[in-house]
Amino acid sequence: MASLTKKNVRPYKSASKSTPELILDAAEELMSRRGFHGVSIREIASLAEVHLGSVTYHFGTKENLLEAIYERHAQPMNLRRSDLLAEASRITNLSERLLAIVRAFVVPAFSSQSDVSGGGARFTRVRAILSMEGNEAAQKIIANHFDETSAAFVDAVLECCPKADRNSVVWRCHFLLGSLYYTLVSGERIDRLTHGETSGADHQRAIDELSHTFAAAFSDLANTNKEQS
Amino acid sequence: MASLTKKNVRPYKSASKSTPELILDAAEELMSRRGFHGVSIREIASLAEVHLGSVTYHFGTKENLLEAIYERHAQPMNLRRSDLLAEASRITNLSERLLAIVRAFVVPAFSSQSDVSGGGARFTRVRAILSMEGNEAAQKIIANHFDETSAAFVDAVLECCPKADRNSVVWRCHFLLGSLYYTLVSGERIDRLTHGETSGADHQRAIDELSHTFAAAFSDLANTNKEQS
DNA sequence: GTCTATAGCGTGATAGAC
DNA sequence: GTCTATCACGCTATAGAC
Repeated sequence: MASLTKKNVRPYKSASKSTPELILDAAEELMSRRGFHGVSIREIASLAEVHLGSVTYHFGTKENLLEAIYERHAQPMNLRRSDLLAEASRITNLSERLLAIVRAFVVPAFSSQSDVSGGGARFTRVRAILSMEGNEAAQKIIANHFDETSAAFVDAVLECCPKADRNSVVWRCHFLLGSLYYTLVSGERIDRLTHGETSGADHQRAIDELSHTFAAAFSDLANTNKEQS
Repeated sequence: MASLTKKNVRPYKSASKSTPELILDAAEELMSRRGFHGVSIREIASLAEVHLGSVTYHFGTKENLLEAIYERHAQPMNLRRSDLLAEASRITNLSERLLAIVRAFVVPAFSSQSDVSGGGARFTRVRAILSMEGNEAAQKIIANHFDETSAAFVDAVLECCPKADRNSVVWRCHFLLGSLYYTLVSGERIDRLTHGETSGADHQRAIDELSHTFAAAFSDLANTNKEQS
């Protein structure tokens, strides 16, 4: 851990973060809550405590800003998933392995990255909203980076469920992603429906619920023949 | 020259639909694809083949338009769900009943209503996007109308799984809704991942996959003790 | 109820002094 | 790299003739 210096304790605009980083942090925070269209560059500049001109100086267009957000998170998250997936593959007990596979998919979407501020959850929220907003530019970026990772998970699940139909596994993986997104974005619904006994903001709980639910859903598939519908 | 006014004559498409209906249809279609912020009133008026002024004459603000969309769908859909849920409750075999309960939740979200154009799927897509966009006005409307229906489903599921923890049922119901939303909005991902062998636009298939997946997820809960985590 | 015109504002993006 | 000033445009909403 780096020693704290005066530079890191600056009263306002922190010197430990470059202007582009400040802008990206602000953009990520705002877009994770209101989407791409719902946020203006002016708001981003204001939250970042940076002048409007600096935003376009560093990023040019609003879409570039979005792409930059994506770029700084996609690779670390995918690496983390690959690592956890490889770890999971070494488990011999099939139902334990299945649970580990689902966790390998879910955990990196929640947990913070050491090198990137804000962590995985905020970025996942951005992706959730963008995928719903139908933003064209975003659709392409998301599709490219994500589908390949998805395919690896489908294959890993299939290895645990030799009798299962691949397409059915895809459907359930899709449901997993939808559940993940919705939980991160609309978690407060859980607070309401459980009358405050559980919170959607409790990431550890969310991870556990997601992984057990979908491990069960995949297990069910393992016991089903391809011919059945 | 005695001229009959042609102004109120609607020569083509509008013969059977009133101007407010045309506007609502257009607004629903556009917002179901790009959300609230992503669509302008001008676009809505243009698609509805109506003049800009007519939109604000009939609805006032953009938010009122959103509320009107919600109003014309919420009650029919909730009624349909109640009916199907009551039907499901009469099934004695527990695993069959569970499947029927999930279907009672899912089917009305996809199927078209006789009296409202566009059907349930488009409206569900609107709700999906709004819930993600974090639009304040929308959040309230959705929470009010939806949570009560959700609670009824949680209770119905609980009756099938006496040993299950209520909070866990809530979490899985939440996942069901997230899966439903994501499938309706990002269905084309399924086409890609199954290499065209299945389509997310195939509503019948989506209904079947959703109901079997979550019936399995709830069954799993039925076999778990409350004390287990 | 329909349609035109426009007020009033916020937006994304740029140019250029510093 | 930073900051100011501004352009050109699209937006929501309104006023008023028809």
